[in-house]
Amino acid sequence: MLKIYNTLTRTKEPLVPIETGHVRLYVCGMTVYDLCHLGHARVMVAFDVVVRYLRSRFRVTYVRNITDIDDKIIARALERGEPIDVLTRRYIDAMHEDERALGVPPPDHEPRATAHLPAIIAMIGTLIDKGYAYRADSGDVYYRVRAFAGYGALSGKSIDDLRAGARVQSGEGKEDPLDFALWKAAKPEEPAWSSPWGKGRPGWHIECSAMSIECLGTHFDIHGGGPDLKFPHHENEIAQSEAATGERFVNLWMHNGPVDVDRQKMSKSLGNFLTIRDALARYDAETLRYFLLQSHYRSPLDYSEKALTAAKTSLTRLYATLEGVTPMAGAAGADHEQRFLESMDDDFNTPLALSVLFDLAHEIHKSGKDSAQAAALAFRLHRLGGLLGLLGRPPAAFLRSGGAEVLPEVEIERLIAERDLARGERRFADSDRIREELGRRGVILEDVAGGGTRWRRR
RNA sequence: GGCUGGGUAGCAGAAUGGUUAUGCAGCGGCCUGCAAAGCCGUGUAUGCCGGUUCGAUUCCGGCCCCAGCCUCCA
Repeated sequence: MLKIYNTLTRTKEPLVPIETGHVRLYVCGMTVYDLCHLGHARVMVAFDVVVRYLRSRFRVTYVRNITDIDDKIIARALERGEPIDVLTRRYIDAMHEDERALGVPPPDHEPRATAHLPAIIAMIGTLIDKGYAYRADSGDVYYRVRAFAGYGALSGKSIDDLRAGARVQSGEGKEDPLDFALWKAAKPEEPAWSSPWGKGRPGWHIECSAMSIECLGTHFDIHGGGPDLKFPHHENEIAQSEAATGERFVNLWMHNGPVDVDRQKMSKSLGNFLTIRDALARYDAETLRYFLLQSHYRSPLDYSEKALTAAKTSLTRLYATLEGVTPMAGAAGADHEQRFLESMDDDFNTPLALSVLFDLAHEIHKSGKDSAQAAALAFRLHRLGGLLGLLGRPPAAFLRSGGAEVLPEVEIERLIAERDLARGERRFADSDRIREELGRRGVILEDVAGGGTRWRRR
């Protein structure tokens, strides 16, 4: 039985799909005004693993939205003197490239705010009709927070505490400083859509309520996102959605942990963020994925060169184990598979699941790579790794990739042949000189017991 | 200040009321012409103070420290 930690109840709960056999999942995606950073990579990869695992036993509908209209986008477009749609198009494309590079398949639906204005406007209308929202003289429409009884349940905040907080500012025309915008009246040069309340654009939170409901229905299984979305974004989504529909909105709320740099959250406002591209220029995408999965998805994760290098070494062990084995389905390793699945069933405990992969690797080495036992274990290792989006390449493709200096393969092969000749004639000084030369150029040699030499890049 | 979550060996990182995490690094051995890889063996830990218990790293209370949120942020 798969259990998932629910932010709302702060306990692990069994996943029981509302519709038998079908899990509906919505994740808050990117606001496209800049390149994606490692925090975004964590959301992509964490939920990719969630979805891969869910798909192994349910039908899944996975929705991840794109916010393509908002204050920051407008500001950035103005700053660059560029039309908004050109700017957002460019960053959407960049995001898709990053996603592909990370080996994350696209979600089933990727709704964009600007393509869902009718649904957004309709929902705001409903909220006004039901007394949960009001139009201020400025033309802005606000959500009346105190009208929603459950406000603060997700983030553990009380309206009184929030009100006492010094940092909440009151906006023009708000009844209460905590009220938040559903619709923002357009200023002269801003993009605007017509609405019953005048020209304007949607507030940030309402788009996710409207789009998730449009794509998945008024009540669905899982809603996820980054750690800083819990409040106010998701809190506001609950308030909007449940007030509008009168139904429970979401059963399970999932939030991944932050990516830190130097023990501090990587964020745009702090300016300490590293883009996915920055990281991929230095490390293999699968190494980055391994690094992300080495910690539990809810824990904070500290990015460092050291950690990434260690991740590469670990992944190398797994791939090196698979090299030279022909995987073949068999009985061996059923217990390992069982442990792997139990780990994943416990709120996607990927660090524990990975440890099972290493146990499997150990067994493969022990049983001898050419044994039937090893073939069966390798088959499981490969398949279970696949559930995490790992070990999908031919081992040599991983082991021989990268390296600071790219010595052509033919040259490497030539030197190895030369060395083999020297070894055959027991001219060890010569053969060692070649090995050292290759070593200096980032190539590590491994003589295989029955003859022949394997190589990989450092 | 309020609300969450956390403090585990050299590092990373799981788990657990009494018994091996795992990976990297270290040490000894085997294997190898020598290496590399692998195998065998091995050391190092549960922030502090109380309480519950036959027994607590694990449960409870207090304290200290860290991170996140409370403002746009994944």
